[in-house]
Amino acid sequence: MPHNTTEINRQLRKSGYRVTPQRQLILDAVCQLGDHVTPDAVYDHVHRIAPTLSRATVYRVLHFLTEQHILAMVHMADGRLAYEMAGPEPHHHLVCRSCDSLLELPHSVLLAFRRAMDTQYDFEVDVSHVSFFGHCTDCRDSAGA
Amino acid sequence: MPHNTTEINRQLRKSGYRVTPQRQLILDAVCQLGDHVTPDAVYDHVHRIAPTLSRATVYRVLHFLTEQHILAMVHMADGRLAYEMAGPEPHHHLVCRSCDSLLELPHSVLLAFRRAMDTQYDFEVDVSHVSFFGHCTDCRDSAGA
DNA sequence: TTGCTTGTTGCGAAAATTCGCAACAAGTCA
DNA sequence: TGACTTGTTGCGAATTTTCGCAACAAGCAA
Repeated sequence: MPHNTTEINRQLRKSGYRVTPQRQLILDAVCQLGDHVTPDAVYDHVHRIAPTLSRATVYRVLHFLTEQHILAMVHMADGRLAYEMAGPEPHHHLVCRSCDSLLELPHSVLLAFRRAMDTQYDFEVDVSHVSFFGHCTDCRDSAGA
Repeated sequence: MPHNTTEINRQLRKSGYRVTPQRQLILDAVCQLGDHVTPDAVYDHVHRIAPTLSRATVYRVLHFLTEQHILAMVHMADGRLAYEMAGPEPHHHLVCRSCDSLLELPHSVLLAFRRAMDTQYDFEVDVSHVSFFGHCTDCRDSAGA
């Protein structure tokens, strides 16, 4: 899933932010490392390439890229945070509390919900990424919840 | 919102867990401190009463009571965790990313969603507590999302 | 290309959270 | 009531995440 670097860079600069090698490295790392990447994994990866890149920068850049909707934050079952590329079409996760598996949920299923919140509560739900927790097919029988 | 101590204690013992003064103190603290209590606030509160009670215990007990469905975990807008009493009738939150306000959402609105996930994906969504992020009435105009 | 402005980074320290293990004590059973 | 079992706690250290600030460098303009 290669990201369109020049497009992203243009977008950042247009908003008055800077494109730094650190940001590019971290973005590449998330892109390569896959679907739900922890800050620590990102640090390991980029630190090998740029040993002076600090942990603080990793956290800051992950937050920053999430605010810019370039990355999306994923809540894992254990409560920790991970990140992944935020595609143009958002998708969502069903996270199994037993086996930690991730099921992807198409965006469409949330749109009705979003509309309902809008009309009933005048609240604009940000559905760029949502995680639901529970038990998947394989685990729902064994787990006595 | 006073909790039924004896009922909770009975429930814990029945499951083979112990009722310790630490656990009772921490539960009381969450109960008194209100709707979305941070671990730090709990620590401050109980530490005044029981100075030897450690931070580690606060975190452990909060996790534990959440697993027992006595407390509920709340995701705040900044990504941090807070806790609150888990009532028999679950409720949910619309969290405003701009002003941090919490809107309560009745349980009923999520039941249809839960049923849909069940039939379509054979996934049993745990709807004991769900938070949605976005922008509330007051902030949705000013925030240029 | 050169210099300025100011957004970013690196570093070290602080704060938040988790872990391991020995000491402790809640609940049980005689 | 008095021991025993084993779930819990406290402590200190490790890990994770955040913070403050001075040095740095990306992007802009001349």
